[in-house]
Amino acid sequence: MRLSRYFLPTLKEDPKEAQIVSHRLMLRAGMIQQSSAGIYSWLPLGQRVLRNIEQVVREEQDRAGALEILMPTLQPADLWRESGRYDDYGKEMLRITDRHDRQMLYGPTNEEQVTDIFRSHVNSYKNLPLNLYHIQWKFRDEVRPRFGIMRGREFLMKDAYSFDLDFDGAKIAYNNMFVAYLKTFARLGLKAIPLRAATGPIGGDLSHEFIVLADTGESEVFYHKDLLSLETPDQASYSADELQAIVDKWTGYYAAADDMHDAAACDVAADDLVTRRGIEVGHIFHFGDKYSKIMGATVAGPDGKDVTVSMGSYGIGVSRLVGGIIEASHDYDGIIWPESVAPFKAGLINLKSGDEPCDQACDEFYGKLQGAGVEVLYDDTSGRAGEKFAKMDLIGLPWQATIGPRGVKSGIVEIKNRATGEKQELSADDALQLLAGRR
RNA sequence: CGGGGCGUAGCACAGCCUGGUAGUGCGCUCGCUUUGGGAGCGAGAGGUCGCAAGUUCGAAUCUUGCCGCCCCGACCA
Repeated sequence: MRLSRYFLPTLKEDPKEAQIVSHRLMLRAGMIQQSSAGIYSWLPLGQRVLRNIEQVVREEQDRAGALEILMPTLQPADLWRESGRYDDYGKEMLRITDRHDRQMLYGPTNEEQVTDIFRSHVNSYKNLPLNLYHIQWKFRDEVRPRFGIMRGREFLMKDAYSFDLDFDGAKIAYNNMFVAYLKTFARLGLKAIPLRAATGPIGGDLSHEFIVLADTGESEVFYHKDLLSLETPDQASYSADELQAIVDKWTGYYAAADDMHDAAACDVAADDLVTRRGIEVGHIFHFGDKYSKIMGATVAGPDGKDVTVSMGSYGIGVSRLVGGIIEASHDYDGIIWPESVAPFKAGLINLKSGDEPCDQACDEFYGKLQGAGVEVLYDDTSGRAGEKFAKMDLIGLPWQATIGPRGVKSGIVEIKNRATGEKQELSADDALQLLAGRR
């Protein structure tokens, strides 16, 4: 993509409404634009990142055996009356009346909707286990939206729902998602740690939240320092016993958020206990028959009798992750994207556009990168070198390739790694190999 | 929802106290000079000063009401 043809409205100064670093950088990098409190438009650069994160989440859900569906944003109030949550949910739920005076709501979550789908079509234990997920916009009318995209009212969330015949099956489904989450966050370049969580209004017995460590996190977390050195599971699939072993290992260390932390009950030695702040990016629940019972989601068991299914739900805040990743990965100059979610893999800077040999060398290298399938943002504008570097640093592409008059003669391309700051001078061919990931 | 703050050009702000034809920097457009880490000179474009009512000969400025946004707290799958 040529920058001269792109839409990247960057800012040199910090917008005053943005107090935390991810919000500031997202606005300055031209990723989002606020529409109203807690509601944002996603501009091209932001949309690319959002899509990349969504794709990683999707791939890991698919690998875990969950099936992607897509449920609507607007739901009928009647479904929520069945579960009793239409009255319970409170003002956070945005209620809407259509032209026929039917009461609708903009979904804050989809337990009722998915349970309705399940009960309409699944009748036999032979169809279990089943895990359905979707990646869809949610709306929660927060009293106080803040921190940009991190605590918005409208947000993109992956939510999966598992259906099993009994608790043992549900436990496997739960462990399966637990492990999928470890893999997902690792692929996103994040150190995420699972915490035992309060089950809250959603009810249920088993619940963990996954938090990313960042100084600007909303909650304080306490954990055993060895948690961070655990290896992320990397096999494509695991048996039920293996899943249990992984979950046991990860939950075997002390880890709690401030609401669950009890200094008296915490037996971790002071030297081993780390206190930091964290951002919740995922939350998984086993809630058994809370919805299936009241909504009549049953299947015929092996003996022909109806069994109420055991359910769990598993959320990942996809849009929140955009902010979470920035909070966890930035420096003074701007964002530092992990390669897995970067909007482009590399930036190409023409140091002296308007200079014919330089333009030619850059255009040629750009063509080669495209030919090799490298997603590259080519700054072919007439801006000054310093501004180009600053802009590239701000938007945080993993690699920066620079070609200037000096390099044109010698055929040298300077390659900078955004994360390490390390620079190397390479021939165009070697640079191409590097950016194409072939060396 | 309690407390606090702010709405003036795309962004950051001054002007308001003490009413008199709308300013600065960055960004944007054009020209020239520049170009290896946020350039220089010159010329431009761009604002019903959040909205409404009131006071006044005259309101960005004073008064009242409303709307919007931000921050702290409470809240939070």
